[in-house]
Amino acid sequence: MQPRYRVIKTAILDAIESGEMKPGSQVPSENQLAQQHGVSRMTARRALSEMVDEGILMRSQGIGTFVSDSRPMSSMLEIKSIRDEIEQRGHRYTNEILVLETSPASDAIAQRLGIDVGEPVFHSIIVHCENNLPVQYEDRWVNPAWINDYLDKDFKAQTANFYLNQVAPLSQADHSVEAVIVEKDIAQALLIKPKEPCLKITRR
Amino acid sequence: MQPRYRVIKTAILDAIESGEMKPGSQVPSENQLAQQHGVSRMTARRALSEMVDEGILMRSQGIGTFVSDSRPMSSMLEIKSIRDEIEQRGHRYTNEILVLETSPASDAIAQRLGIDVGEPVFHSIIVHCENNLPVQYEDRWVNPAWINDYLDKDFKAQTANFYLNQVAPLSQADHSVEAVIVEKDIAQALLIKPKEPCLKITRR
DNA sequence: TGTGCATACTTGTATATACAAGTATGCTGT
DNA sequence: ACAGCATACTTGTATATACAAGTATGCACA
Repeated sequence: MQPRYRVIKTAILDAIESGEMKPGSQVPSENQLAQQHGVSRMTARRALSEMVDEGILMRSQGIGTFVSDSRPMSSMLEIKSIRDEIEQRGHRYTNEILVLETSPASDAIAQRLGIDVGEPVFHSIIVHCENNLPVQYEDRWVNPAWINDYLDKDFKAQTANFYLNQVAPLSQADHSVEAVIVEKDIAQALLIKPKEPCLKITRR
Repeated sequence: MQPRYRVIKTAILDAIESGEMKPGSQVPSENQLAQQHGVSRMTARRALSEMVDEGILMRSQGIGTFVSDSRPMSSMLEIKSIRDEIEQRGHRYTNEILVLETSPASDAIAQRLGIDVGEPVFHSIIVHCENNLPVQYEDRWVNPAWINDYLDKDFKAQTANFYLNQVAPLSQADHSVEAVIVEKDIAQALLIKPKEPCLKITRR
C-alpha cells in the first residue's frame, strides 16, 4: 500500500502533466486537499512540502501554493547557485570581485552572444570561496539587451547566479564540460599552481 | 526568534563541523534529540528529515541516523540515481538489461580496475528509460573483490547505481565528462542515429 | 472618499499521540 | 547448541489540535 501523502503527490503530478494545472495556477489549499482526500491537513501538507522541496511547486504564506515553471531537465546536471551549495554544507560563502565593468564585445564574445562586435557587454569575473578557500572562478559575459541594472547589484549580498535566475531564468542552455589546463591569471586567483588540471564548464 | 527545528539543525551542523561527529557516526535518535532540546519528537524529526534531504545525514528504519560522508564536492555536478531523477519528475522508470555476465578482464579494464588481465569481473550493460524512452546507456564493470552478490540482484526492482551506493558508497571518484560520437551498437540501444553527438561520463 | 479594523482565508511552527514497520539483542524452550 | 520468540529500540506514517504570521477582502466609521 502506498502512503497517503504520496497518493496526493502523484494526483497533483498527474493533474500537472495532463495540463489540468499549468505553471502559475493555484493548487488547492492544504485544507482543501485534506478534505478532498479525506486526510488530515498535516498529511496534505507533507505532500505539498515535498513537492516544494523538489521544485515542482511554490508557496508563500498567506497567498497559497502554485505550480512552478517546469525547469528544463538535464538528468545529471543541475544548475545550482554556488552560494546555496556552500551554505547548504554549513560552510561560509564569500566571493571576491576581480572585474566588474562594461566593455565592448570582442570578436569571440560577440559571436557567442549573437551581437555585433564592439557592442557593450557587461563583464564580471568573480572568485567564489568556501571558507575563504577559492573553489570557483567565474568569467561571465552578459548581453545588456536582456538585463538593465546588472551592474548595480550588490554582489556581496546576492550572487550573480541567483540574480540572473530571478530576472531571467534559463529556459534553454547549452552546457559543455571539459578538462582544461588553467592559465596563469586564473591559477593565481584560485591559489593553485599554474598548469594544474581543472574542470571547465561553459554555459550559454 | 528562530524556529526550534532550525536550532536543532544548526546544533547538529556545529557538532559535525567541530569534528565532534564524524562521517559515519550516529546522530542521537529522534527521541533523544527531542528530550535533549525539550521539543516533541516530530520537531526533532523535522530537523533530521530536512538534513537528510540536504544530504547531510542518512537514515534507515530500525537502525538510526548517521552523518553521511561529505560528498566530494563538485559544486555543479551531482551524482544521482538515474531512477530517482526520473521518478522525481513523476515519470515512469524502466530499464532493459542487455548484458549481465561475468567475464575475464580485458587489458584496458584490468588496468583501470587495478587487477590482473583475465581476472573475472562483473559486466553489465543497461539502458535506462524514461517513459519507455531510452535516455542513458550504462556500461558497467565491477571489481568482484569489492562486492560478492552483485549478479544476484534483481535489477528490475533496484537500480544497480542505488545498490552500489548502498553497499559500497563512493568515497572518492574520478569524473571525466566528454562529448563523444556514439558507436553503432550504442546508438541502436538508445534509438538514435549513429554518429549522433552525446555526453559521455566516465566514473571510477 | 478614504482610513482603518474585523474577518476569513492562506501557510508556518509545534505538540501529543498512535500505530506500523524494520532491526538488534537476548532469553527461553527444545 | 540453536531455532524461534519476546522485547526494546529505531525510523515511517498519520491524525487532531493549537496558535502564529502573512495576505486579501469587505465593512464600518470618520
